[in-house]
Amino acid sequence: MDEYQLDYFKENGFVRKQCPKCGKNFWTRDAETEFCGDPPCVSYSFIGAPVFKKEYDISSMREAYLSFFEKHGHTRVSRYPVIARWRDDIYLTIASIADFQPFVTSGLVPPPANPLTISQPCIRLDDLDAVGRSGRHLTTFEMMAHHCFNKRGEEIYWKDRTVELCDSLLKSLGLDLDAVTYKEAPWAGGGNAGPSVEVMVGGLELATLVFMDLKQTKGGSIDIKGDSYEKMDNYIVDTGYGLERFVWASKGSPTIYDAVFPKIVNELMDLAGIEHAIDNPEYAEIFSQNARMAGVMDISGQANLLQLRKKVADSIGTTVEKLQRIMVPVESVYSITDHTRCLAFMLGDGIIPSNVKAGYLARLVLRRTLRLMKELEIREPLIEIIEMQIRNFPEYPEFKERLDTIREIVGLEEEKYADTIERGTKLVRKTAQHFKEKKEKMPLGEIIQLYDTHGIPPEITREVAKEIGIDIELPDTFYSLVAKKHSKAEEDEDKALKLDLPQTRKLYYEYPEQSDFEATVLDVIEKNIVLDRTIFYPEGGGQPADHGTLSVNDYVANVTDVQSLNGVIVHETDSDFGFKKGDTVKGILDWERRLAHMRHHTATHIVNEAAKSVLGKHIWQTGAQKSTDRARLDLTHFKRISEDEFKEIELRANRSVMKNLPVHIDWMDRIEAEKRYGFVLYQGGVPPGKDIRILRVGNDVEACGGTHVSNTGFIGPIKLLKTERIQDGVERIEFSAGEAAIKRLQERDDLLNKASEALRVSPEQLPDTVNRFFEEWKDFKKENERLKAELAEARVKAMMGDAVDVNGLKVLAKKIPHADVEELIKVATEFSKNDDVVAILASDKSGVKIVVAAGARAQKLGVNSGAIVREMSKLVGGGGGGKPGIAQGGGTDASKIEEALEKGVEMVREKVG
RNA sequence: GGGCCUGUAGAUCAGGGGUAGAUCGUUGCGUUCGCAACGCAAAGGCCGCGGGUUCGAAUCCCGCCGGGUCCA
Repeated sequence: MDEYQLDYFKENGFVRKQCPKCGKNFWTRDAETEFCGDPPCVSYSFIGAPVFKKEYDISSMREAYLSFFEKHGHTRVSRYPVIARWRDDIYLTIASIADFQPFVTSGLVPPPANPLTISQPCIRLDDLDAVGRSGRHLTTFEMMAHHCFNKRGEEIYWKDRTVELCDSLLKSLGLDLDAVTYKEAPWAGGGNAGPSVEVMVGGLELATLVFMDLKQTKGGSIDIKGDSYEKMDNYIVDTGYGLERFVWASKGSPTIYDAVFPKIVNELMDLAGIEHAIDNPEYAEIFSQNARMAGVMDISGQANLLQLRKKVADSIGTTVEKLQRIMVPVESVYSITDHTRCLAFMLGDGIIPSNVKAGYLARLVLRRTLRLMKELEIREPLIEIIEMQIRNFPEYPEFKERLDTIREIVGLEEEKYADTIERGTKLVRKTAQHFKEKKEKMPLGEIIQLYDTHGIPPEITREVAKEIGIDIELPDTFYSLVAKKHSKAEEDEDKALKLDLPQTRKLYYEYPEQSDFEATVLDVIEKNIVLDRTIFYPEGGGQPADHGTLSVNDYVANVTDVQSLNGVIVHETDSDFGFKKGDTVKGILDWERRLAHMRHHTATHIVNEAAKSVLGKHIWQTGAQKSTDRARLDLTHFKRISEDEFKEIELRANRSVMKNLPVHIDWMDRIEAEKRYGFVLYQGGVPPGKDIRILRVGNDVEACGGTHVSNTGFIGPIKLLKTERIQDGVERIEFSAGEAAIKRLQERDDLLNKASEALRVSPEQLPDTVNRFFEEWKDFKKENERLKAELAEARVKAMMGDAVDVNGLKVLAKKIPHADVEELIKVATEFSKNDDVVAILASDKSGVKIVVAAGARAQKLGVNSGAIVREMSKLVGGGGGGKPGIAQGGGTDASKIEEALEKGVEMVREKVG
């Protein structure tokens, strides 16, 4: 391909070669180089043989990189959070380019600087299993990068300059440039594609230089792996230099972990009581060998791991078992080191552990870390290690600010995990015992169930079951089996109708206080009307659409819904009148509805701000919905909001109202706004477009497209109604504002008044009185129970004489008026304590109730209470059943009671007589 | 966002249309110089809430509330 025939290569004595192993092309200065430089074609040669002229640590390498590019015309940009707040398609920041997607890369929004350089912390959890084991995998890494956003006709630099910069950077670090190969590796991903070169040194991929200039397009002329692409107008230099790998290459340590965080690895080794393995040359060689071999293979999954172990064991002349004994604890230490760094970033950037979304990922890492710590018998609290990491990052002072919150979160998470494990262990014991008694194997379904519904990892199930004495085999594919159980949600089809109409002028922004307007009809699609301008707010940002009327002369149609389709606003009406293109219509808003929405919307911002000030900086809005009579606001928080906090939020929100703060609205350049206010702007979601609407009320600043009152005083009272935990880690606050709030308060008063009237006490006395009533009610119930038992005894004595003799059995058939089932049962049971008595009782309470009880001897003779009751009940139009000793039944026809009793006696006679 | 599990005595749980149970804990009595242990006995339940089905619901169905958990 011509894509790679760079002038720079030609002018600097590079030769293009084809790797005899993988067949890929690569460029090198050294004509002797045979292979492409990429594992598995070659293996690591830098371990024990550092490639730069001196050793760097994380911060000195980062600084060397950024200042190099600064010197070469790039502007240094601060890092973005690891939680991708500005995007709704990914949770975590996975690459430096992710910072600039989608609006900068699409060309809609200019970059914060151009060209720019950045060192962006990224988190990828895809290879979690390999972390610690492969010697090179990390969940968290910094992607150093320089980006250049070009437009046709406005090119800043492209491929040649990019490779040149890479070369000179490497040279400035003291690399012998003969040692580097640029491997051709076309790149595609996320709807974009382009040529790319991988920068290989010593068998390690230090960087990737991507030249993104294609976008996936239907019917595009360029075909890559079956998808068609087209050239973009804007084309982007997207580089990624692995900071940790550079550090590793500069030190040549056995593993990346030893290179990047030697201090923490050492401290953890101490805590775990493990010998400082890497100081021991013999051990260092094992880990070097392991990293070299892992470098050339995929080690995901048990089978692959075992294969690696075997290779390493063979190469140093030992057994797999011995090797495992040495390596596993050290690998765990590496993992913990990596994971706690990951947690420092996640929690430091404000992720709240939860069972959904990014919070779930945080919990996953956290629990994995706790498990590893337990295995190593590290008793130090997790937070201590995370704090160690935070102290180790003086370049991220923002983490220290949040330390108190982080401490509380980690503490709570540790407790939760301990609870889960404890509950889990009990459950597993029980389940295992069950199968042991049945002398069966524990079925796989059961183990999946334990994991799926109770969160008990299969490893723990196996361990606990072993104690009970049951062996369990776990398939390698366990986790994919679980995944299979959960079907995927179908994606809705995109059926947005395309309108070839100009953007509607948004009068609701220009005249927020106005409730009527005139406009021209641009199009009519059935009952949907498009105007050139409108004052009707379309549904969006959690605010419902405006209602009102549209009229032409005398004809009036109701507007029932308003939607915005890419800026074209469509009014859905109930009209059967033919609105025509060109008509001038008069629109009138249902102002009460709109006003209620405005109040609730501005109130939402105020409550959000109040919640943040009461609960802490980690509070982040995850959703909100307004209506005319209430609004709700979902916030990330790691525990339930207490009653006191609830009241305090309410109080502070109302104080903001009483201050009558002005509501400022400005349209701002997106990048400018992000720079000034940060990503807190995107509480309510990420709006599209170059310019965004910024709303400021008090200390709250958000990008918001909603309609608002001009001063907080217009909101009126804000009444918090309740909090709810909609998900672990997400609290929902419901409230009403303005007139709706007053209505709520009145409704509550009504409830209180009704309740106190019913009890004839004042509302103040209500709690005490209700309490007393409830206690008394319980006492009476018990009393009643006791009296019934006494009464039953008395009745038995009184009625014994009425029994008829049936072949030696005493059969008593009697109607006891008004008795309820319980009474009947008590009496019947009392009778049947006599072995030879059969009691057949009935009452006429709410229809017919029947109870039959038979003494022990009667039962032996074949009297079956259940059968008798069944037959009797049929007669009275119902059903019944029970055990031979006692049975209940009933029906609806009270006039047949005598008949039923006779039937009962007859049945006994049939059996015995 | 999509599932699944779960709510019974102070605690841990069993039962799963037909008189609400076990163990521990509590209280009393016995035994003891006293304690522990043991023996006997008792107290302690809106079976989460509201509807429905049924002669009858802790149990089945629906809704709500609370707790847990998995997947994306």
